[in-house]
Amino acid sequence: MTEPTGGTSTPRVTARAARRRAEIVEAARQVFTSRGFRGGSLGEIAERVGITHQGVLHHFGSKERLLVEVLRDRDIEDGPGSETLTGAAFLSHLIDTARLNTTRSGIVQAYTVLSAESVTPGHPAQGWFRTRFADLRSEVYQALRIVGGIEVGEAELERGASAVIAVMDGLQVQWLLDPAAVDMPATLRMVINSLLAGWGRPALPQEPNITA
Amino acid sequence: MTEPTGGTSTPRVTARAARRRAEIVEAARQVFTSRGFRGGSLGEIAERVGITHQGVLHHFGSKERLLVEVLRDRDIEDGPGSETLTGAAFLSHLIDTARLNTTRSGIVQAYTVLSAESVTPGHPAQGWFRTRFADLRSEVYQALRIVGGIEVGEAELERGASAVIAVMDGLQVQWLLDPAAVDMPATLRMVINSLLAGWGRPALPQEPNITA
DNA sequence: GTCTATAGACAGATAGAC
DNA sequence: GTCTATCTGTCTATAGAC
Repeated sequence: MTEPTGGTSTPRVTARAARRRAEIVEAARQVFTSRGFRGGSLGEIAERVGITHQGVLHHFGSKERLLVEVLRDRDIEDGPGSETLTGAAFLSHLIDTARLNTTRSGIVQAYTVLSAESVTPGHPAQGWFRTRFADLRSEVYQALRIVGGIEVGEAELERGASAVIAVMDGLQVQWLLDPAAVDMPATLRMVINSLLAGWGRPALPQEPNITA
Repeated sequence: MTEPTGGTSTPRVTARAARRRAEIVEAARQVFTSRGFRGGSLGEIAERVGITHQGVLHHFGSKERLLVEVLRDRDIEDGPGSETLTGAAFLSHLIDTARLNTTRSGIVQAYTVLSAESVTPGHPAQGWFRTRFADLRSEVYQALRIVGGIEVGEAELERGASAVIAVMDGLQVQWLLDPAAVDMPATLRMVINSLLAGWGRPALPQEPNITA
């Protein structure tokens, strides 16, 4: 861990910088969540960390590059656990995620605001979301194919994948505006089960992973 | 039509003003579509109409009030025809709307960006979208109740209403980012039919109103 | 009804001191 | 690594001439 090179130890300051960067990314996530990317300011982000906006730019170079870090950060946060799941387990994991999301409106709001904002011309996160949706559709497609069986048509599976993701995203907007009016996990489960039932397949169990 | 009062005729200038206002609202819709409400500027709106941003403020007083007019305008545009439809006809109308939407990405983008932006704290369109979603859920609920029959539980109908609207909105985001990857009307129809089938009800006809 | 002029605030980004 | 200072641009809004 110690550095052979003299002077101020490079690894220590690098570690400090990494911590600072993490602080800034977290603050940026909060600000972009509340105000969107275009509406949020570096000044507000810097204020939460306790530095000036020039300090933020020192670490990330531009507001746009900071957004990319925020999105990458979310990927890492959500990643572990879902990659190895397949078939019904993966679909159940989606419902679990919908349930978990009811306890973290901040993340839901960030995702909702940024994904919608990304459809506008020239938005820096456009490619990121396009890729993310394509990957998601592919994952859900595979899960539906495994559960639905090989005799289910390719078109139905593709539409089913789009629909499952669309329900999750669309419910989030309604839920953020009126939490009492929408039951995200129950509604998602009903849609998935209806799709499977329409294909002549058994539905997911009522409560796959938890008891409540 | 002629005015008994002397001087410059009040109705003529009012008619001119109304036309100007309509021009401004249309320009505002385009700008808010591309940049969102917070990202769009009065200057860009004014430029499209060929006046200065102060001229815009003369007609509407503030940027916020202009947004309200844009939203009201969209309501009128979409309104005619759908209010009188019930049951299966209403559900078919939703699918027709999804098909129509593939030919007007501008309106779809405006709705997508503004509805998502509205979930952020203090957004001026928040109440408008909350009411709109509540009304929509109620309409879809009634249609599902009629088609599904009285023996379908209230909770299922409520979740079904949320799900149908969520699919429409969620598909729009995916479609705007990657039009070739999503078939909005076909996917919506599949979801509605799956829900009805899950409740033991006959599905909607394959092509309710058009032949292609 | 639209303009010019101007206010007053805030944006992102750069340069250079320490 | 963070600061001060500054640049350059943009924003909403008001006041008042025409």
